Amino acid sequence: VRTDVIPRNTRQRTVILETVRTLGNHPSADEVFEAVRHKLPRVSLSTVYRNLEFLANSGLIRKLEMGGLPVRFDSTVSPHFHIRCISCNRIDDLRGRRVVVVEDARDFDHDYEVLGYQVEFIGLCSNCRAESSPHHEPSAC
Amino acid sequence: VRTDVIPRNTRQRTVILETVRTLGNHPSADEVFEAVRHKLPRVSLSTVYRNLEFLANSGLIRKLEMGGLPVRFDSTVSPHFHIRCISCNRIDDLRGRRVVVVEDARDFDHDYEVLGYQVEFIGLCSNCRAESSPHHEPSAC
DNA sequence: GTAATTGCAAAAATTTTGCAGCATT
DNA sequence: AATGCTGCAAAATTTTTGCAATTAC
Repeated sequence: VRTDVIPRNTRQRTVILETVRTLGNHPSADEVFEAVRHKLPRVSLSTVYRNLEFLANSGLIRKLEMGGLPVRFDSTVSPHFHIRCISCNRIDDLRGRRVVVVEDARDFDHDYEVLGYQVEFIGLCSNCRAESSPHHEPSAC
Repeated sequence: VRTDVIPRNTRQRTVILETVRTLGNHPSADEVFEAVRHKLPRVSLSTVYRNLEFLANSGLIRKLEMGGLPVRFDSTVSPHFHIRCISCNRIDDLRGRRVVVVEDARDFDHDYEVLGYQVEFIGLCSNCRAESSPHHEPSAC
């Protein structure tokens, strides 16, 4: 990890950050790419990948690696949990009145130094619930 | 999802299941492939992928989709949590004296039908701890 | 001017698929 | 005999990388 690099504010970097913020809904690299293209038609996919990685490392966005899906990005960096629709893979923030608590694992019987945990909720979003039978069969949505 | 298929017990399927069980340590499809090759030199990678998927759907093994890694498989199907080494990506079962509890999210402010959740612990395994400096810099292991 | 960054093309890594032939039931 | 399954090759998907040209500082 290089720390001696002095980052530069390129137009691409700025637009990519803006795009993640305005898209809002946890876009993948490819979705960011398609959206950025409207403002910067000559942008390349690798530039998008490199900048999303850079912005995540800088703490300006958050990288979400959830259940076998392509990586997604979140413009909300403050701590919160996510819920994923089992049917359409839509991802939403989980902001609620009650706090999700995971008891820490420091006394568990293993030889790890525990640094943290990730929680991902699984559910059925309202769109998919409307389209699916009462038996909750998977549906396209 | 087809339900009218009558599965057959092929040598490949049997060996792939045995291999996941004897390998133990949450192997990826490729690791299973390499191990199965010793018994069945002409086996193909797609057969391994297809059977791992089949065995997971049948409930004989568990598919683990964790934090941006290639999919891994677990021969232990009873409920338990996992911990991943942040340095070497090793994955271990987390069997402990205390129970990990996640408060359910049914009262949260969202429009999902919550079906469940996944928890993944992050830590530093003993191998990597030994090799890393007291400041916990990432190390190859 | 220096060097961080880009666009492009090519490759890497993982997983899926079409299909003719094989093997289990 | 019927059809589920395999091996192979080819493709699809997502992400990374090498490099010459560009651009921010």
